[in-house]
Amino acid sequence: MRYWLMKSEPEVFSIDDLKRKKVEPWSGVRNYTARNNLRAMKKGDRVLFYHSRIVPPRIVGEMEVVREAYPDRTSPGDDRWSQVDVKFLRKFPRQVTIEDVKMIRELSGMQLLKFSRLSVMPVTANEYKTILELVGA
DNA sequence: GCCAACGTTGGC
DNA sequence: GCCAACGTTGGC
Repeated sequence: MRYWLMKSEPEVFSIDDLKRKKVEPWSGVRNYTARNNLRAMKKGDRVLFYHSRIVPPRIVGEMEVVREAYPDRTSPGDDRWSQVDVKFLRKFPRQVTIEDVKMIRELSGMQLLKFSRLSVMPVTANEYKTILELVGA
């Protein structure tokens, strides 16, 4: 199983929206690196849900890939993009802010800090485990 | 809301 | 294929 992190602006789509909908296509990714990451996802992979463009930006919960990459047709006539379906798993009892990520040794190598504009990225098993421990999940 | 960073587009 | 212009993302 692999681990990932995906960003969304909560004003556009939040963890509570996903909780309500239970399963949702993760569409609208228009960056090749992010798309390639979507395409590498397998059913059962775990994904951290990150709220961006809020203060402070933070990891708020966890979801699971339930359908592997298939075409994203939200831009008509543009065949290049992919989406996956994700299922709500849980909202974390504690949230992990970007400041936490910077401060905690085990997390300071996360791609989140290195590639700030990437919206879909891999997370190592150790980083994922560390985050679960932090949130008490 | 600002703006730096950076990915993408398109003229040449 | 280069690179300037442009558009978008996301931390602050």
